[in-house]
Amino acid sequence: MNDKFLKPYNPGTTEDRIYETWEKSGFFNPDNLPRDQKNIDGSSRFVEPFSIVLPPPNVTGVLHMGSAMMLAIQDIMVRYARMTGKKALWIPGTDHAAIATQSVVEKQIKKEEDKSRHDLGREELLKRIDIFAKKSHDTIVTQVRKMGASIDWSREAFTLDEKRSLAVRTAFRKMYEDGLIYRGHRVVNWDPKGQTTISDDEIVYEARKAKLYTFKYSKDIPITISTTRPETKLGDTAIAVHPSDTRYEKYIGKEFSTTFAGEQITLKVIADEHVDPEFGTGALGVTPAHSIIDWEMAQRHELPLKQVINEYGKMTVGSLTIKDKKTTEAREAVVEWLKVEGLLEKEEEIDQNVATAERTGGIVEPLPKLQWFIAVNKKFKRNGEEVTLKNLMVSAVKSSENTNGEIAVVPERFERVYLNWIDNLRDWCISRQIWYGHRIPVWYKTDEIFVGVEAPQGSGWTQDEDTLDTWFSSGLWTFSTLGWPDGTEFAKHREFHPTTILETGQDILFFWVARMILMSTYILGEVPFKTVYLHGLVRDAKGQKISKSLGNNVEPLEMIAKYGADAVRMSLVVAVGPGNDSKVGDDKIKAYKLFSNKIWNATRFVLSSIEGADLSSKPILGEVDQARIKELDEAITDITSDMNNYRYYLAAEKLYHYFWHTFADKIIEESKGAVNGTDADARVSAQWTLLHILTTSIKALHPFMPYITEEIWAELPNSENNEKRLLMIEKWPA
RNA sequence: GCGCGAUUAGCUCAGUUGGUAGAGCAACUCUUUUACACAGAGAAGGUCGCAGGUUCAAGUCCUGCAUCGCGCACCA
Repeated sequence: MNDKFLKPYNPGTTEDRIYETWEKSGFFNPDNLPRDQKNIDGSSRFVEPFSIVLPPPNVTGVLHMGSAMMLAIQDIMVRYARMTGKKALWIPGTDHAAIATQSVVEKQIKKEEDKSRHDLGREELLKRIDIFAKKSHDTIVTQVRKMGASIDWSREAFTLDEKRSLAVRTAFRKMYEDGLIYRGHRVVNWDPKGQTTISDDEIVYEARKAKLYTFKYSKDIPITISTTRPETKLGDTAIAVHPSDTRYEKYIGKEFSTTFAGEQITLKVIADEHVDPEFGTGALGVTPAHSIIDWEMAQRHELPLKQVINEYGKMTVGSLTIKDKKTTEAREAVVEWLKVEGLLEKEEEIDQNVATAERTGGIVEPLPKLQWFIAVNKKFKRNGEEVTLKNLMVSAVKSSENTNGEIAVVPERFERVYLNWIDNLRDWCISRQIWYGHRIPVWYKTDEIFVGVEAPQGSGWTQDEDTLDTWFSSGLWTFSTLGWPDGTEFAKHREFHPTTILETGQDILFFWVARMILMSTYILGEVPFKTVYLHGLVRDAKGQKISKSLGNNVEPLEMIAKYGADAVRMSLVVAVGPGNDSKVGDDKIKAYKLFSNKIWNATRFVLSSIEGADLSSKPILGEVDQARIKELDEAITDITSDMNNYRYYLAAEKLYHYFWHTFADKIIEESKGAVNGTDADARVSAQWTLLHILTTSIKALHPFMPYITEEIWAELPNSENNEKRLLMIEKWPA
């Protein structure tokens, strides 16, 4: 027995060494997996492809426990696939995360140097962000390694590198040529704090109390309306009522003009189905420039659009107390004016959802702007048939209504969430007024426009100033990481797409999963992955959401240093079903450190019990040992079935339970007599059984606890294979 | 308004296809020349949110309700 078993297991000194051994073996890269072995069914090992992409972490900082869980689950998937003989590929990468990263760096510069992005200029800011992103990247990569991820570093990608940039420009041009990308003047979500547009999905609604004001525009206008934003009423161009509302029937089609808070306004009374006669007075002031809903109504009724708020959230019109004031101040001023004029009829408090920008927290101001969009409802030809992007996104996913869908969602309940989201999907605004990201591949010259993969020839062309929504590049991830659009490169990797599985957080189902389905089905005509496995949120020990403001971050590296990566992995996996939130704290991680210790000591006992024994061939087993082997086989069959059905949380728990409470507590204890006894047959039977159960358990535990199992594997007398192979490519016990 | 999830031992949670409840932590008793005290043995602790229903049998399936949480829509 190796002396190292005389000391307690020390993950700190073992894990880095083992990781290095794995990396040197080259087996993280599927091209290097040995082909000389056969699977149990006789087929060649490492032929059938298995592929998965790492959801690229944002280069905004460091990994948190959520990322640690993601790495643990994915590494379990990959290691299991490899052990069951799959040609397993796991592609790493990072995400430039456009707005998120730029705002982090901008804040930092503001704090340290009191400078804005405009003080620095585009080029200098980008240089600073690159330095920051590089540093974050290096930290993240170290963390991914520490977790034991068996990932192919030779294929690492970045959403903003040269290859991915080519993919983005190629995809953009294709969509533009198909008429699916267009530039349009529409009311969009404007974030005054970040000074950029954002998509509908980047809005976070916050429940707040708001005042609902009920008033008349003037004494001469007979219709009373209600609003929480009186200051926007300076931009009203219509009053809308429900077509069947008899109270207002007589006014429909009429026009009223008045001076409202210093601004001349003209209001046409229109009838629109969208108006809820039950709300307020049943009449609605239509502000086409400052409400997406109103803008849509204005389109239907050909109403003029009048902007009264600018990009900085300040009023552009109105009397002296209103013009150039922030909307909140202007609101008070307008209310004051209404009171003075005797027009205010009612003031009441109501619950309201305020739209805020996900990244900056700024209150979203709908503004009319010229932006780039992806048309999700526009028909285009696909294999002779007319389809829309929405159609493609719906038909890709398996559901009760669409059993032909190729993508299975785990857990199933998210199928409906996904379909519900698509139902409500509007055209996707993809242009951003920030500097960090893929510059929109469009060039302008007087009246000409050029959309291309490379800049146009000739002088006088100016490229669009805007960048693309970060999710545009992430949407291409499953195939941009496999070489697309380089034909030769992509052909080499063709077997890996569609990828086998996508494992990611349920919170980015819309942001990312949906966009990947859109891009892959549109560009390649195939799904990006066959299965989506969604995990939930990792919360702190008290169940609170982990956030910077609460300061309750559980640092993965700290936990790894304290208890070992294997223990951290187990604590994040056991009893955490797909899609469910989980809690993490010291206690749970510590429990699996104790488990590591148990495995280590049981190994020590087995190795010392078999010293000197010849176990090269299977002896005749006693009845009790036969029963033990049968029990082991049943446990493995059960666990294998859990593995095949994505029930890692159960498989891990069962392995833990079997090893500790069946193998260690019962089998080892009960075998002590036979091992130390005088009956040679009984002794060798017990010895062989102990070693067999230990060996099998170590294999089955490997995907979950790769470090300690690999370390022990090297010391096991292995009759199956005399050349010492790494456990990571051993056969899964079946 | 539409939808989803949760409700099981003091705490945190498992319980895959229905067969009279399990784990970790905490607390209790005993055990230290024992592979492991980072341990073992044992005992204790639950009318599985409430009310109905289906069934020989329900934590598990169905209906309704309650509380908490979440998503989407609305948000004049």
